[in-house]
Amino acid sequence: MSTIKDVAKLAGVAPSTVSRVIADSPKISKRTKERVKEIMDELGYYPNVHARNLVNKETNVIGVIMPSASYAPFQNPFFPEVLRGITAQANKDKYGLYLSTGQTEEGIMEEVKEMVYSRRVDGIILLYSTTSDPVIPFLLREKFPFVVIGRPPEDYKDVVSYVNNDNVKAAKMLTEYVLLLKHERIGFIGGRKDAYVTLDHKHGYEQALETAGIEVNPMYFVYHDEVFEGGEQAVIELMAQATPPTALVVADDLMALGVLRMLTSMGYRVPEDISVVSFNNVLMSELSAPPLTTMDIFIYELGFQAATLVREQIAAPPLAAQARIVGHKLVRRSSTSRRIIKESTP
Amino acid sequence: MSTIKDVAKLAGVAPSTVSRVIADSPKISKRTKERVKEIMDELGYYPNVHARNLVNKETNVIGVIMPSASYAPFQNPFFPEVLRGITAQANKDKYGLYLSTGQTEEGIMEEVKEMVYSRRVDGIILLYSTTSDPVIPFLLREKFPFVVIGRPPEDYKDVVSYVNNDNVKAAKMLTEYVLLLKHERIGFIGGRKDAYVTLDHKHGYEQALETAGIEVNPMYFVYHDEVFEGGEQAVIELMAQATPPTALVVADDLMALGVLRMLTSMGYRVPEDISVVSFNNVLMSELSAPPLTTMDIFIYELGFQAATLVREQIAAPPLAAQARIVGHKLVRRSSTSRRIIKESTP
DNA sequence: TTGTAAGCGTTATCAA
DNA sequence: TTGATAACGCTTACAA
Repeated sequence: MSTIKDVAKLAGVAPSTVSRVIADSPKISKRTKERVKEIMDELGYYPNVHARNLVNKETNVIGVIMPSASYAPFQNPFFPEVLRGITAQANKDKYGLYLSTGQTEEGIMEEVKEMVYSRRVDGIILLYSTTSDPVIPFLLREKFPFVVIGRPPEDYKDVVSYVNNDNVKAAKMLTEYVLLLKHERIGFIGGRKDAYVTLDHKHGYEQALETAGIEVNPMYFVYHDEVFEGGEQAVIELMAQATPPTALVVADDLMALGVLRMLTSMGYRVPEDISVVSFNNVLMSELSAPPLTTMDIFIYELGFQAATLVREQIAAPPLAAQARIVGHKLVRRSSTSRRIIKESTP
Repeated sequence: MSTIKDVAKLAGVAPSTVSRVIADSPKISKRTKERVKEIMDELGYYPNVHARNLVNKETNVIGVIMPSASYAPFQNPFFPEVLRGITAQANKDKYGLYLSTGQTEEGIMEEVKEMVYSRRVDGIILLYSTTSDPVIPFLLREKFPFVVIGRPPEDYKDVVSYVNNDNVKAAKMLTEYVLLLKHERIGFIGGRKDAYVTLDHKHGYEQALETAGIEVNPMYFVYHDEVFEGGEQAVIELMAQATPPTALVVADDLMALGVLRMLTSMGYRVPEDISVVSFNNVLMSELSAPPLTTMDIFIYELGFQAATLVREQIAAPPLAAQARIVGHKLVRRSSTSRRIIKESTP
């Protein structure tokens, strides 16, 4: 493994000159540049990143923090898809990606600390946002560049950069669509109760109902983790009631598949007996039976924008918090239909 | 940000002493250890990784190389699942994960070189294995610790460490299962033609047929990328024949969903008219209609073992190549049934 | 335009 | 048991 000194010696110049050639400094003559470069690939020289990072105090690496494996698990296609977006942008800018491996909330906090204090990364992308998470306050206190995907806690709204959808609006629209199909008893199956996205969904759902002049019925809310089983559970709880909903707004496609499955096993037909809508528009939502009507939230774009934003955070003088709102789009498929209003027996 | 010198000064000792405390050297008295440790967390001291990596010549980071985004895309739940396995093991050992972001084959090769030459990582896990890929020969030439998930090229079989399933056996078993259901015209839908796993599947399929005394019909092979659309395409090609297959062995669950979808749209019923089996047993295979009979290959375990192996490769004196074969298990669901033999009209 | 030398924050060797 | 000091490989004033 050759060092900058080897190159210098062979090229008959000083190490600093080689360094300047690497940096493509304009102060170096064309001739020497060429000679040095020749030697460099003759030797297959690559700069040692650690030496470099040590003096530069920057790493060109972005830390990506996954939610703890306990909730919102890797199963959910949401994560590969954001990662794909992040990756694409990072690659363009020659940034590397350092992935968190923590399995618990404490484990993750430790990792974040390590990333920050030991200067492992230049900036961080948080792939989740929950109400009580200690990571955001920490990063803020340290004035460390970071971006969260999702909505940050209200208190921090103006000081943290984030990329999000307008989940209130999206949920409102989704609910309104169901209302337009003449449904009135609409169940709401939320995700983790401490995730902001869940609060926002709920909010939008309520707004739509209120606007339509329909009373919000607390018996129609239920919260579960964003996994298949969560959907199954939710259905049991909601449909066991005396007057069960005729339509279901579900926080996540994966959950919705659970919902579908459970409904089917109970003998309900979708969409004839009951309509189902959900969020995310991941690949699977197209493949289910029936294909899901779902709200596309452009997950790839969320990742891509997040990566763009950290880069800006890293470059900029600190504290210029920015927000980016990614759009949403209703994808109509076959899990919804107009409510059949039964003739009242004469 | 405090350094080892700050700690030393405040504790009234030399930097080297602090360093020894960090390393928990037995030569340091209990008293000083305690005092130094106190100062350390008073200052919130964390060692600078780059300084450390620079002198230690090791990073405690594992590089993870994804296949180029062009084929075998992130869509496929295979990747999150291996990653989950890798993550779990890496986390236990306090190893970090550095993710490749390359989108093209050349881009990836560049990244690998950079990881190796600039000493960014201690070892590498390759998440794919194709016939002509330049990465494996490169890593071998550099004597760099690495593990491939999948089967390495024949020539390197004894010199590279890998984790794999016995895909020949698995494919044979899967085909035999279909044969036992009395099918005789069995189509084979392979993945990328230059992936070893595809060759192995094909091989196992042929073995099963030969053993059963059934002629291998080249009209019944078809290869496509492991994506939904690949499955759809394949069905068109296979079913357009004069005597189409009555059962299909499909390389991947995701593809199989495409197969299912296309068959359904053509008016075939699965499994009544045609049986479908596939590989991987990813979550979706359980959720499809009908749920897929598929070969579980324990993807999480593949990742976990790969991480274990790189660690050993890193620790060991070079060149002690090891192989680890992970099991497989047939998961019977509802996409298969006994062939209905039509009475010949008298 | 180039070279010299100091410094980045650690660890390891050698003395004390 | 501890302290000085030289290295690790690079960048960047400052000099030439």
